[in-house]
Amino acid sequence: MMNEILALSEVLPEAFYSRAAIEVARDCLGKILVHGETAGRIVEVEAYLGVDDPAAHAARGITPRTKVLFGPPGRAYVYFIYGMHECLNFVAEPEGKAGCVLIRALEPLSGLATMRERRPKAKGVEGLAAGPGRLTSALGITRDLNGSSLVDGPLRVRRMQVEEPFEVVVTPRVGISKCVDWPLRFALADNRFVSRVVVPSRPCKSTNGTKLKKNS
DNA sequence: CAATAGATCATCT
DNA sequence: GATGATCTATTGC
Repeated sequence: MMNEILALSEVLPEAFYSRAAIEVARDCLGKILVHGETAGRIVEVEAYLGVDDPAAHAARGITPRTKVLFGPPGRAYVYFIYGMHECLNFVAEPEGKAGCVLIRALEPLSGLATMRERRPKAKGVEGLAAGPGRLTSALGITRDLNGSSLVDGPLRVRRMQVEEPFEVVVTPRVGISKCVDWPLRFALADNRFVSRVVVPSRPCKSTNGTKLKKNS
């Protein structure tokens, strides 16, 4: 499986990442993330826009943690959260300007047995990498990779020569407390590997008084 | 099903 | 000292 992926794809160049974060985010869908023997297709992402995005880590300026975000594009930004999980981002925008793409879910393609060993409690193939903390665990991605190159390094992103067509849905981002309405989350429509958290119910109620239905 | 609690620590105030 | 780009198990209806 992995051999076929490598043979029928190419590594994305740094120029791919040196664009507006929102463009990079959208274009990351359908690409292949490879780490060691494990690989998955990116099916859900979020854009974080930099200093003008209060929900982004970069909004607080350059700190020891966020300096990677202000560096050259095409690097991994991996941070530790909730005392338990690591989250993977791709650094976007030209050097000097912050912006990144949070990878939220993968469709497992290769190294499924290894992913299962790392996440023995996951339900089905769907549960292996659907969620930002889950996919880093499944692929063995840790803070060691923070700042590493996605072009040269151990973690790489590839583009299949022939890509399956798909439709994209746009929603607000998940798990944040600021800018909760900004439509910066992108996912493949009707994809079973997308993390289940979807459109939050609106603060308003429908006319019959019932809550708006959340997506399945 | 939905809602809640607990885990657990790096980061910034 | 509080918060957080989360996940899982448990409780409740």
